[in-house]
Amino acid sequence: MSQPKETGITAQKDKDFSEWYTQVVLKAALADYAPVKGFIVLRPYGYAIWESIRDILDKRFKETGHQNGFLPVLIPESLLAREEDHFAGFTPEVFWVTKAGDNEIGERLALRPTSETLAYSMFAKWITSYRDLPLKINFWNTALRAEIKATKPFIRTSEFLWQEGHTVHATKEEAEQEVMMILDIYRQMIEDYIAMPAITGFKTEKEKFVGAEYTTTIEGMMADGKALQMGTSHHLGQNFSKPFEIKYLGKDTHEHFAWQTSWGVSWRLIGALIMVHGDDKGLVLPPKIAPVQVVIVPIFKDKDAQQVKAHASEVEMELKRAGIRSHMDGRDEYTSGWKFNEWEMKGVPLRINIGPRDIEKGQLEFVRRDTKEKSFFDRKKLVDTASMMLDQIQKNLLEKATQMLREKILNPVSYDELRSIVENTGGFARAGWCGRQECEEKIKEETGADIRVIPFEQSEMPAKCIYCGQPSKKVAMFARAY
RNA sequence: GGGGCCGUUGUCUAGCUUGGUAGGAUGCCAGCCUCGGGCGCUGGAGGUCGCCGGUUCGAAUCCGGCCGGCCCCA
Repeated sequence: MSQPKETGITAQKDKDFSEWYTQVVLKAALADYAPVKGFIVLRPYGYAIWESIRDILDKRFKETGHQNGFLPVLIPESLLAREEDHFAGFTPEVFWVTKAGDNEIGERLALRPTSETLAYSMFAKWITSYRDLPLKINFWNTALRAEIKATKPFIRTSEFLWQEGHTVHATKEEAEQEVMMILDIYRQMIEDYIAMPAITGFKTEKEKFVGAEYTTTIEGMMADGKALQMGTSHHLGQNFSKPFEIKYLGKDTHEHFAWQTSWGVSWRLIGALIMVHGDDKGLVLPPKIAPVQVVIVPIFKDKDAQQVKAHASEVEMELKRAGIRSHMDGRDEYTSGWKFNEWEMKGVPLRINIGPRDIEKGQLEFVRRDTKEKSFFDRKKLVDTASMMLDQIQKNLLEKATQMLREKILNPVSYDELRSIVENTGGFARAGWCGRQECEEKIKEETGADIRVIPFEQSEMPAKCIYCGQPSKKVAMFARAY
C-alpha cells in the first residue's frame, strides 16, 4: 500500500474533522469555492445528490397536496419590514440591492433571505374565500443570508439551495397538523433515504423562527459531537396573516384571518450526510440517494481489454435494466487501482470488479463501500445480489448512525457534568429545564451550548432544572451546534 | 465578537528571515508500457508569485490597504 496521494483524502476524520470535511467536499468534486466569500459552486456530482434529495421530497410534497411555484429574488424593503420581529431577525444578514445600472433605486431591494413576506403579499390577493383554502405552495429556490461567521460548504453559506413551503389554512388546527405532517416527511426522508436518525421536537422561544408562533425542528448529531439543524417546520399562527391581511370569507359569512405554516430543508442535508457517513477514504453515500449506486471496474491487460470491457458493459446494462443506477468505468488512462480509490472517495456504495479470472469462473467480485468487504458471487445472480447488497448497505448505514446518535446522547445529573459533556465529550446533553429563558441563556453564555430541541418524546424527565435546580417543566437537548 | 495562520502553474508546495535567473512533486499533453489497490519510461506545454499601491536601480521576498481561504476561543 503506497502513501496517500494528494488526490486522495489526507486528513483523518477523528483527528482533524474540519480539514477532513473540507477535503471530502472538494476532492469528491461535490462543490468548489466561489470567488465571493461565503459562496460555493455546486458541481455536477454534488448537484446530483441534491437532485436525489429534491426528487424524493418533491414527490412527497405533491402526494400531500402541495404545488410548486416560483418567486422572484428581490423583495422591497417595505414588504420585508411589514412583520416587525421577522424584519428585526433577518435584517443583519440581508444583502441589499441599491442600484440599477448607474441609477440609485428609490426603495432598496432585499435579496430574499426567506420568502414569507413576498409570498404572503401575493397570497393576500389570491385568497378571498374559504373555498380558496387550503393554499399549499412550495418553492425550490435559493435564499441569501450574508454570513458574518465562519462559513463551511453546505453547512453555512451565504446562499443556499433549499425548498420553502408556505401554506394557508382556515383553522389553527389544520395549520398545526400541516406543521407536524411536514416535519414527519422530513424525518422519514432523513431516516429512510439519507440513513440518519434524528431528534424531532420544538425549538425554544429563543431559538424559534423569527415571526413564528412556534418552530418544530429535526436535529441531527454529527461525528464530532456538534448538533446540526436539518429542517424546520413553523406554525406561523396569524402573525403574518394579520399584517399582510390574508383574510377569507368563511361559510359563516364572516371575515377571518387565515392560519399559516412555513417550512424548509436545505443542502445542509448534504453536509450532514458527509459528516455522518463519511470515513477516512472519503464520502460514503446511502444507496437510495447515491447518483451512482454501483460502479463496475473492468480489470484487464491490453490484450483482453475488449473482452473484459464487453463483459463489464453487459453487467452495467443488466443492472440498468433492473433500475439500478450503474456506471462502467472503462477509462484506459487509469489503472484499476486508481479507479478503486477514486470511486471510494466519491462514496459509491457498491463496486463490482470484473477481470479475466472472474469471466473464466463465471463470477463477480463485489466490494462494499461501507464495510470494505469483498465477496464473490455467481455472475447469473447479478441483479439479486446487487439489490440485496444495496439494501444491506442502506440498512447498515442507518444502524451505524443510530448507534452513534445513541452514544452521543448523555444524561448529565449535574450542571458541572453538563458543562464537561459540552466542552469535552460533545454530543447531546439531555437534561431537565425549568422553561425559563434566563437559564437557557446562562448555559449558552457559560458553555456555548444552546437548547437544540425540546424533544416530542418527553419520558423520563429529570425532576430539576439542570441549571437553577427549580422543578423542571421540560426535558431539553443541549449541545453546541453548527 | 476576539485571536492566530495562510494565498507561488490545474493541485500540493520550495524560495521570503538576509531584495537580484521562480525550483520540485503531482496533474495535463505526445509517444511507449499495461492494469487484481493511486504502475513505469522518455519528451513537452503550462507562471500577471491573490489584487492595488508604496519603498528601491531592482520586489514572490520589505511596508500599507483590500480580496479570498483555514483554524482556535466566546
